[in-house]
Amino acid sequence: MAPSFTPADIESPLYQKWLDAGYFSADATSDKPAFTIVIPPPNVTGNLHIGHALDHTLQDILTRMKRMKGFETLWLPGMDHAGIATQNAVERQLATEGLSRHDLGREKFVERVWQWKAESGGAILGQMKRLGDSVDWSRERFTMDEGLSQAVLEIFKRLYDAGLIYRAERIINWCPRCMTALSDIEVEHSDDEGELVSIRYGEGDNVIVVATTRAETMLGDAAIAVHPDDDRYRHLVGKTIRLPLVGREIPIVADAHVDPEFGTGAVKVTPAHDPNDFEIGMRHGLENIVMMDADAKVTNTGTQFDELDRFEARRAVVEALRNEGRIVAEKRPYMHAVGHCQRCNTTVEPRLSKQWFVKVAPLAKAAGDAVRDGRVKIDPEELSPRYFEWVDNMHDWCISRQLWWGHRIPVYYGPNGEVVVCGPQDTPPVGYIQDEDVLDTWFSSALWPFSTLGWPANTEDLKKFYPTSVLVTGYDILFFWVARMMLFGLFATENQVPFHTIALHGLVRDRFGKKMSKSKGNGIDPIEFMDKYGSDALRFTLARGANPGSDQALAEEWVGGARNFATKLWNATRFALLNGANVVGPMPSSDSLDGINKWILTRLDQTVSEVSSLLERYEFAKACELIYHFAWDDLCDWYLELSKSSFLQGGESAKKSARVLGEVLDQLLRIMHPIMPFITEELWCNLTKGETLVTAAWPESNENEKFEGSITSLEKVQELITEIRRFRNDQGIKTSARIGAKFTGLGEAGLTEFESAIRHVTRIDPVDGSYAARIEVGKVSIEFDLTGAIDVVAERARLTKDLATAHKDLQTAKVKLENEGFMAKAPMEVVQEIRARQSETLANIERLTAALESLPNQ
RNA sequence: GGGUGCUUAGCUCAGCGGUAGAGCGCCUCGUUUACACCGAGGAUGUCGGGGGUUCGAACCCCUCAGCGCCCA
Repeated sequence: MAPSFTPADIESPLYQKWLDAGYFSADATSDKPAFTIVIPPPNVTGNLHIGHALDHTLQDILTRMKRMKGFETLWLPGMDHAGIATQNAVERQLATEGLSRHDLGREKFVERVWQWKAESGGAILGQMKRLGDSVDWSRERFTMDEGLSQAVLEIFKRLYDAGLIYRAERIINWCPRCMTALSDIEVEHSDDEGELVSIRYGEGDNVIVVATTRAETMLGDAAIAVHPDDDRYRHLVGKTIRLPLVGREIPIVADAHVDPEFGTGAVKVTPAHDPNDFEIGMRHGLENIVMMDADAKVTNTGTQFDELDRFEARRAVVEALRNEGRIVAEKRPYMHAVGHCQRCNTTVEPRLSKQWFVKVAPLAKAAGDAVRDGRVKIDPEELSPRYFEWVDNMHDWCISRQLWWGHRIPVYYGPNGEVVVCGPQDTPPVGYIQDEDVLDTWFSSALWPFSTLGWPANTEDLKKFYPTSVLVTGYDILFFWVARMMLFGLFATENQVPFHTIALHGLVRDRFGKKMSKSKGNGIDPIEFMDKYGSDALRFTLARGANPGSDQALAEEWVGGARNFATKLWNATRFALLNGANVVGPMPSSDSLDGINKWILTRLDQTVSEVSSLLERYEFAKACELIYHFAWDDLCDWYLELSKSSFLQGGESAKKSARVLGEVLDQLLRIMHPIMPFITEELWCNLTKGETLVTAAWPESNENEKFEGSITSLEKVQELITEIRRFRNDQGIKTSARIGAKFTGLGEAGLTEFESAIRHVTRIDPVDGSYAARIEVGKVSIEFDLTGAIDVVAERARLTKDLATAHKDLQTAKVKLENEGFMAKAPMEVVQEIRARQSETLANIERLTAALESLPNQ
């Protein structure tokens, strides 16, 4: 083995080895119980970002563990077609050639997108391999694939036939740059600077003042609305008022949805350009006056503002109103929420438009109930309210997009306005024309858990691997994607849930817990960290930070620290092999083992069973913590150090230790493998000469609390050693210097067998003779032969400090024991514990006092 | 405005009713059969403020203050 660990040397050959051996391929005909995860499909346009790295690491941990536990494991990879993003990317590419998609035409453009995908799409797939994802590549899926597209047609038809898909003219979110409708969740709101202008409508006594942040929309006003109980305006209701600049007479209507407290209590109503106004318009039979086209240019108003862009028009309209003396007040800047297109950040325009919608109420009810009745578990449970809040208040979902890249809506229109919806087997009647729009990408991602397994066909895969076991994803897409899979999954697969558990993790943030963003420049590139520290180090860092449902901070040094941990493990294994560690033959019989071996085996057993149960509960951070401490502290710092004397002596005891050490490493590497697959595979194959850890068995914990007492003994040994080291340190004795000391009381403390190990690690030789200093730990006392003076001042300081601590401890115990309430009401165990603590502390004080008194005065 | 979290060592976070923990950072010392990507030792907190419940509160309840996220 190389003296130091170089991740780059082992990672890609090992991944290739795993692929060649086909370890990741799932077998639908297997008798083993199934464990299934479908990957949250990344965008075909995307690269692996740090959030994916976290998400994939956690999924890989679960998948690899279950595989080792004997499950037929399927982790299914793939990507979605990212309608808007992909179309934008290809349009940008075309633009460099001076072309638009319209120059090519629909068919050629779509061909061009496929070409783009073949050439530059899916960069993330290679990056997943670097991370070590144990996905079944033979089942890789893409939302635009033939099979998945069939699934889209099938569900569309079923939903349509069930009356859950409809076409209607509604106010939708429109991106004037992407020139398409967006669903509610594709709009991001931010507080932006704008202006609030108050405009006086009408003349003389017939005057109403309204305030707006979108003054240009007044060109499309159809009414003024006031609250029916508002006395200020009661006399005006039913009358009309003249719309400035346009000259149209518009009615004044009473509507209970107007907030009389806000502003003047009167609002302008623009039904074709605002969702609330649209509702008011419906209730009062108002005309939908469209005054803006798809480019967000003013149109059809018959005013001088026609052809102006919406923002120019806003300024121009205000200016014109000012000239007429109609601006009553202007508030600038005025902060208010503005919606932006998620993909291009353009300000979204509410727009009256004929679109396709999913009627979500019945579907959402089922999706909520599946969680409420426990068929789907959200982990951590604290995040369920967010889920309920959303599914219980979901608006109808606008699913049509005015794009070319995506699943074209399978609706065909006849010459006389007939409408035919075609499922996968249907052929549209001759002469019918297909709807021009495509479906929202999330429409097909919502089918992912079953469309990827062959639905609607009842395939072997679907039977074996569906419903899936767990969905692992960030809480940030609980609404975007998870809830939609619930909606469609329950509808499509006879009320079966798409997954039994939703395990949510948080976001990766920068070292100060701040959100990463391009503008802050605090982004982290996982590839860069894998290059520098290895994939295992990145995985360990991310897993170690992954507390259920909560965000984690990440900094380069943390990854460096994980790399150090990997190196530590590498060196420990190297050292073990140097000393003959092996897994050959049976383990030494229990009664032939010394205390150190008994202890490490007991700790191993505890660690194995706790890590196993923590991982099953998605407690990745805690599992990593236990592994880290077992490997570094227990194994490297204590076991290996304490065993060195035995290995040096050689003979039978060294042989036994070598076998035990082999066992410990074997099992440790197994439970670490899901988290750090590369280095563990490399080390394990070296140690055991086995073929692979990927399919090796997960260690079983030995039920029996074996070696009762070994933990307590070792804790005493550790305390003793630490105290000796502290003494040496305080006395300024060099670490390498050997000194003499006599131990007494080891027998009484039951620690006789550890004497040589203790002496070895503390570099203390047995001597008889004069003793210059003594320390006592429990029942053991150690008398040092310092052949001359000790540093009395240092020693006095040390003892005084210990004594002060002891007095403080004693006081705490005393207060409790003298408290009648405590004695009467506290549980027995607690009282006894405090009593024990008190007597220990008393003995300790006695010893320390005696030691202090025995110091020569200076 | 509605919902939902968070506030514990310099930083990032565990702990969620019985003597305050980890990683990183910090200080001192250090080439001993692996490892300086290391070892040994050490320092560091009125657990956001105030009130209450309890024998006992970082932990439960109330309240105030700050920070965050989601949805309108």
